[in-house]
Amino acid sequence: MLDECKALSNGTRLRILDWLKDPAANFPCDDGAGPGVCAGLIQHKAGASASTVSAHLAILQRAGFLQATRRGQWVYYRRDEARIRAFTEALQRNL
Amino acid sequence: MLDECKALSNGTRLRILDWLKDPAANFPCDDGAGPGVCAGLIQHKAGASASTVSAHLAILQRAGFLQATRRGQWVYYRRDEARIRAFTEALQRNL
DNA sequence: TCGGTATTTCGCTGAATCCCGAAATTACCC
DNA sequence: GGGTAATTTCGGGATTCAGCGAAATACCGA
Repeated sequence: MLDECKALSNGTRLRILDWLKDPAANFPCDDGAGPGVCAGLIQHKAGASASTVSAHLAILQRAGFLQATRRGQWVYYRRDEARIRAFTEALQRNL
Repeated sequence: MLDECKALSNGTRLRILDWLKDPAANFPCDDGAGPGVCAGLIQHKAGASASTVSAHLAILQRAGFLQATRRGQWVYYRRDEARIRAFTEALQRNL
């Protein structure tokens, strides 16, 4: 609960989660059918350095909100909808 | 959204919100019928200094999770259930 | 008005977080 | 193997957060 809330207490991370709700709309190079959006596209859209965005993605992944898939040199990120829903429902029950 | 998540990203603050769900059980001196739990009881239970807990309570209040009522020298805090529910529902829709 | 209690504000220190560039890692291609 | 691209890890400096004690504020009762 605490780690999840910490992961959400940053504007850039909230924005990343929002963008990934609709990859095709937010990342024109992505057709939405693949295993997610590659880190470079997210980094570019966030307008921060690669290392900074990589850290944000790692925090979101550790919190369970994102899943990562390595495919060749690229790492694709996508939302873990099941765990996101599980979190919001737990919050509704326990908060 | 961001401010609310920041308010929840601290263990002491989460604990305070939880205690206030059942004042009679967590604060024996409180009969649960009054306008909330006075700051001193929360401070004692949290085991931190008065100034620290006062800051936590202010953050929770600014985020909309708590309401405060001054009665004489005491300030009573209670959960704002409507706004807490509004937040969890917004999170479920938008996260 | 004075003294006492409850709470908040102020000033400060140490810890955590954020952000960056450089270096390391991983994987592709020739 | 050497060169290149994508990503992560490392080491740092800046900002924010958490905590405290002391001082200030608010209120009551004698």
